[in-house]
Amino acid sequence: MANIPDKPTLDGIEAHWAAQWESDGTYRFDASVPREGVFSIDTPPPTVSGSLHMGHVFSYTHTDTIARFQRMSGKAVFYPMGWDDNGLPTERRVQNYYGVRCDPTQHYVEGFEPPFRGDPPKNHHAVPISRPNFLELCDELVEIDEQIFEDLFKRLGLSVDWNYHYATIDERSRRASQRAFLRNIARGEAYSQEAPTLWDIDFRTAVAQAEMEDRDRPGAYHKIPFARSDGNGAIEIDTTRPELLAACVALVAHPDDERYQPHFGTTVRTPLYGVEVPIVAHELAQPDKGTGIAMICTFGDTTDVTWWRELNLPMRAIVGRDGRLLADAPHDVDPDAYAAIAGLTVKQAQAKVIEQLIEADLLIGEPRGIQHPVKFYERGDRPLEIVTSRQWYIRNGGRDADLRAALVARGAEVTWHPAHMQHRYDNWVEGLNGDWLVSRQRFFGVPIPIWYALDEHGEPRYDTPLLPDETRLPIDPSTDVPDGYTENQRGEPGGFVGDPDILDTWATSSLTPMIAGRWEDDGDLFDHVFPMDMRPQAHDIIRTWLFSTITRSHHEFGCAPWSHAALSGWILDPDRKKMSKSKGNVVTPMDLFETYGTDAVRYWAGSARPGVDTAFSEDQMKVGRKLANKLLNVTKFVLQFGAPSDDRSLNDGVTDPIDRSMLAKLDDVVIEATDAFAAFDYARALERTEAFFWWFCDNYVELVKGRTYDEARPEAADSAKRALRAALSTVQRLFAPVLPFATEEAWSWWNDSSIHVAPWPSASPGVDGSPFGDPTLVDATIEVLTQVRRAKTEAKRSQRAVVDAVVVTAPTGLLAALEAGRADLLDAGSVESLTLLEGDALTTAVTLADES
RNA sequence: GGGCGCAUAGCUCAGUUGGCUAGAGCGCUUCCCUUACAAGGAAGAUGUCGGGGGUUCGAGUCCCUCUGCGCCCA
Repeated sequence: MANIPDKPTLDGIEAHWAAQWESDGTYRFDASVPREGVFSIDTPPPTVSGSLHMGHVFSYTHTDTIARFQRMSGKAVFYPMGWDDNGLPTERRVQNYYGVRCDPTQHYVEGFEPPFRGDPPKNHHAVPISRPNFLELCDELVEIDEQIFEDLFKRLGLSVDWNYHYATIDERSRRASQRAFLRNIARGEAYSQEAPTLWDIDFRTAVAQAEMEDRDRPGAYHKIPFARSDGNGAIEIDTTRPELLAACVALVAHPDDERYQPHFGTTVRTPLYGVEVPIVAHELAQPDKGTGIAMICTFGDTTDVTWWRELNLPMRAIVGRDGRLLADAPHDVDPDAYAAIAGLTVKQAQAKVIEQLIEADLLIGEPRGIQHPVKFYERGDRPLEIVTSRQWYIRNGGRDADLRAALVARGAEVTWHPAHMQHRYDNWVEGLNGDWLVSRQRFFGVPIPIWYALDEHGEPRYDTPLLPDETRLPIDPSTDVPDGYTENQRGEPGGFVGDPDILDTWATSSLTPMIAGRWEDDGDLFDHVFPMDMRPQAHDIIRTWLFSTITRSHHEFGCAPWSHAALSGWILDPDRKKMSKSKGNVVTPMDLFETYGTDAVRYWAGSARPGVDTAFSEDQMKVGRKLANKLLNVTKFVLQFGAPSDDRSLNDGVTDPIDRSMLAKLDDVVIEATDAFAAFDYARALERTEAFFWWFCDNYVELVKGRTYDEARPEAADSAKRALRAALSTVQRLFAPVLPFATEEAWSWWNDSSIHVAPWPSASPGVDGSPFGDPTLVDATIEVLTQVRRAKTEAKRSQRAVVDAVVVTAPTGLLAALEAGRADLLDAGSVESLTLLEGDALTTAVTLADES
């Protein structure tokens, strides 16, 4: 073909081909293909308010290689992109960008103009705006952010069909999220309840189990005596939270603990407050901790909640939602004693209580410092408190063994890559101890689509929520009005009130297969893509995104949402620390794209085994660049000979045994690469292809190069040219998923349509191995060639140096193979004379010509 | 404390049903401007496959155990 450049280059090919693919619609999903012909991907929606980092590049490249393989294999690939803009990070970003804050009590203002668009002055006071207005600004900002991300992902070469993008706060997502939630309510899978709830006192919101983490913090055991009610001495307990003495409702020890068995059923009095509390038994009490007997408070930690619930203990809550102790003393607690700590922060209260204990001589010994795990909201800075509040929950098996087992079984329907990741899922599900809390006391998110009727006193009637008809969705109960009411009844006795909360961000992103598939909005599409084939994601969010998606799919459809889950590893910096902004060791992807070329960066990602944490390595990118460069150059070499003059089949046209042996090797590689890709192991496919490719360039091409130029032997030259073209076509396609730009560039020199819609190579048909015969036949000749090269190197001579004679001894079985390679060897090694002798082992004696 | 994973050349890692004389790339040393490629090519050196025990004709690979590192969950 005419359009082979004189000097092939990787520079600038990304922009050219990205634009070409877009205008050609190369990656467009064909929605008319029936489900069995579709490969659908439940893409992770990145948080757009962040920036694209190497972790994204890494895992999205993995997914893209699979998508490209499936597409070339003939599947209609549904590969949408989503943006996760629903949640706290965006809430903050919108506030800072526009100088507003969300105030759900405000009324919607038509055509609202924010005070700023970007960089409000520091002394600006945020303007309170209604939730719908806030959402409008979110949509606006998200669009700007999305564009930046879209450009970066296109530069990365993701073969996404951008016509199917979504955002987790867009109208379709809100509708899907509210619809799914209302159906959960209708089927009894969601419910609201007044219950102890993990609470972040800074964010002022409830926190779910999955968002909680343990952090080691220093604490101290304080030994405190509880006087026995019968006057016979005292029971000593150790506690790290003396400030909760007023909230104490019982003491607890292990039922087998002989020290306390005599006391079960008796009562003691709390120090300072004089409340009579029982001594109870429970297996969760730890005999080896402190004195072996603990006080139960409402609530110091989640174990307290378990005890409180299982032992039917009374409630004496003292911590408020602002992290301060409540103004009023709880039931049975002496108000005068309590007054000393009322209104204090938890920390201040602790100091005060300790002071009081010391004064009353009720602190035994010195506090003993310890390190112990304390529960935090993963985004929070202060320990979680447990407060009682009304919240919405979705059943996830945390309180129901049957459901838990069913969800474990759903997980088993999914094929995990790598397989061991399934253990993480099983462990998480089996370790749940409560239902999924989905209501959040935030503003930016999908509103809980519910109102409550107010009784004649203006109190909400939580037992009979007012639910909207699905046709009205999405709604915002802060501005929309329930059927049968008018806006002026809002907040009035006998009227109604909207639920002020929003749904947890995972409650919406757990529906990404439904959102991307346009569930109930475009039923036809949904039927063509769901359940999806592949869920790619990082392993750290198995407990959240992966689990919640399975849960919702189980409730709504009674099936697993996908057949395969592909878990990618972390990116580590070269010192094997996790890369993060705070450590300042983050490299921006765009710089790397510019320096090494996108394919080189993709090569680095594609070299990492699935699920394995991988060190960031620019060295690996250099290798990738070398590879892509080599591919262009060898393509140029092969294509210079032009197409063969007739269209004989490969089997008929490739007559030389050396060439046939190479093609037989390639057949093996095609089989291995195909199997590996089909099993989501892009890295193995790449490795096999790459190993063959370097062998092909360094050995096979060098060996037959002379023959291709040999006009005296047209038939032999023709065989080599045909073999070279066939191998090149296959190799380009094998590399296409990982190196989409370089392969497209090289492919375009001799093809009219994109390599990315070209058929995936298949091994030549053969009943007993490859029809091209023995893949190892060529190896003996290569081995001799290597020996010739070694002789020249050791003599410090040029590889062009003439060899007078080569004498090879070889076992009988190899002589025919060596004979087949004789002419090529003479050419490639500049050898004058080759003598083949029968012998035990392969040996080579090389006699160089004199230097002239 | 429970679960999972990792440990192979200076570095990063392959090594799939046990058959290896243990490989690749980077780095290192030497040589070569050879008409696809000097952002290249040829060749070379380098390992008690974390320790110990076991199964086997044979173990980097399977089993047990110990050590160290990492992640997840309590």
